[in-house]
Amino acid sequence: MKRSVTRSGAVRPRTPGRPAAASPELRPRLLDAALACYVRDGIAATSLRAIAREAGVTPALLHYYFGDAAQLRQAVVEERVLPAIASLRSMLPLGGDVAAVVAAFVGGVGAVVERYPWLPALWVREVLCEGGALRDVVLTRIAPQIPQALAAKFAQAQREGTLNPDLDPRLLVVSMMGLTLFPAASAPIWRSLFQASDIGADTLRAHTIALLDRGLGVG
Amino acid sequence: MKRSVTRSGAVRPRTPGRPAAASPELRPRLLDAALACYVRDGIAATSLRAIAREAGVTPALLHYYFGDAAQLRQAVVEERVLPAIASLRSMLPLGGDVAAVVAAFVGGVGAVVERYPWLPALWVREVLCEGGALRDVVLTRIAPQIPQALAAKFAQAQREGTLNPDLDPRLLVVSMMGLTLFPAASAPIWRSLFQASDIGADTLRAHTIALLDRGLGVG
DNA sequence: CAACTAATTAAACGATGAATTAAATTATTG
DNA sequence: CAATAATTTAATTCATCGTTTAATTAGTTG
Repeated sequence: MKRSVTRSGAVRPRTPGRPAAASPELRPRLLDAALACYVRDGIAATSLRAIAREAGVTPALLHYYFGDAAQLRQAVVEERVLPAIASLRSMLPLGGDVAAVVAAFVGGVGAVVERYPWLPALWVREVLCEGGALRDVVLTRIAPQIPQALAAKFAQAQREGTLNPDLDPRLLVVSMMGLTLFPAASAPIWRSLFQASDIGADTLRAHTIALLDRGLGVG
Repeated sequence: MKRSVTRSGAVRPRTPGRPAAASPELRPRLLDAALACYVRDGIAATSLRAIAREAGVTPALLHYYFGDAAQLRQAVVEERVLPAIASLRSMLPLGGDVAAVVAAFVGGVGAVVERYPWLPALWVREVLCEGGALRDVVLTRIAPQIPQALAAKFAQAQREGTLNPDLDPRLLVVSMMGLTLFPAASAPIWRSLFQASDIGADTLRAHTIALLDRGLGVG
C-alpha cells in the first residue's frame, strides 16, 4: 500500500481509480471541508483547490460531484448554513411575554452556537461584512422570519405598557443580536484579552439576561 | 491637453513626466485611496493595482512613494487607522461614576463613527474576523488602554455596590461594544431591513443608554 | 541656458495560482 | 467479461499579482 504525502504533510493515500468501497459517504465530507474553508478564509477567498486540499482529494473530484465552484457553494449554503440559522427560529416561542421571548432568544443563540460553533464567524464575515456572500440569502430568507417578527412583538408590548417605552422596538432587535452574536464571534478575542477561560456559556447567558432585565442599576 | 480614459470610465489625465506643480499633496490622497480599498474589499483582498486604480495613478507610483505593498499598508495603519481608534480613548473620562463612563463610551463611539464612518466596517473585517490584518495591532496597542481600563473600573464599582452584581465586569465591556460597534457596523442592513431611515445617531444613542440604564423593564 | 534632480507613466518580467477538461486508471456490478 | 462508477494525473487556458527598468516631462540650480 503506497501512500504519497503532500508538501503540507497531509496524507494522501489515494491512487487513481475507483476506491475499494466501504468508504464512508464522501459527499457530506466534501461539504464539511468546504464549510471549514469558508469559515477559516472567507467564501470569496476560498478556491476549489483549497477545499480539495482540505478534504484530501483532487479538484477534479469536486467537479465530478458538484459541477463548478458556484454549485458547490450553493450546496454548502443550502445543506449546511441555512439549516443552522433556521434552527434558531424553531427555538423562539413568539407567544409568551417579552421577558420569555428575550430569554428564549438569548438561550437559543447560545444553543445554536454550541451546536454550530462555526456560525458566528461565518455570520460576521459573510453577512455583516459589506460584500459578504450570504447577505442576500439571509436578508431574503431569514430576516423576514426572525427580526421582523421580534420587532413586531416588541412594538406590541410597548403599546401594552409592558416594555420600557424609551427603547426603539426595531433597535432592540439589533441590540439583542449585538448582545449575543457579537460576544460569540469575538469570544476568541476577549477570552485571551481578559484571561477569561473561566467564563462559559452559562455565565455568558446569565450576564446577558441580567443586563437586559435590569441594566446596570443595582436596584 | 490630452486625456485618456480607462475602461471603467475613470479619467486618467496624466501623461508621463513630472506634473506641472501646484498639484495638491499626493501622498495623503494615496493613503485615502488605499484606505477606501481596504474598507471596501478587505486588506487581504486589496492589490496594489486596485489602490492605484482607485487613486487614478499607476502601481509604479505607489512603489515610488511607499516602497513595497507591506510598507504602504503599514503607513495606512499608522497614519489613518490607529489615530481614528485612538481618538475614542481621549473621549473617556475614567474618573467619574459608572453611569458617566458608560454614557461617555456610548457617546464617544457615536462621535468617532460620525467622524470616521468607515471605521466600523474595517473593524469588523480586520479585527473581529479571524485572520484579520489588524487584530494583532489592536490587541497589542489599543486593548490594554481601553477594554482593560473599563473592566477594572466596572469591577471596582461592583465592589463598591454601585453596579448590578449579577453582571460580569469583563463581559460588560464586551456587551458595550456589542451595543455600539455592532449596530454601527450593521446599520446598512437594519436600515433597509426595517425601513429605518428615520433613526439617526441621536435616537440610537438614546436607545442604547436607556437599555443599559434600566433594561427592558418599565419601572 | 545647461545640467541635474524629482515625479510620473509605460511596458515588461517572472511568479503564481485559478477553474475546468481530457484522458488514464482502478474497482465494482451485471 | 463488459460496462459503469469513482478517482487521479496532467494539460489547457486565463487572469492577476508585485516589482523593476526605462522613458518622459517639469522644476531647480548653477
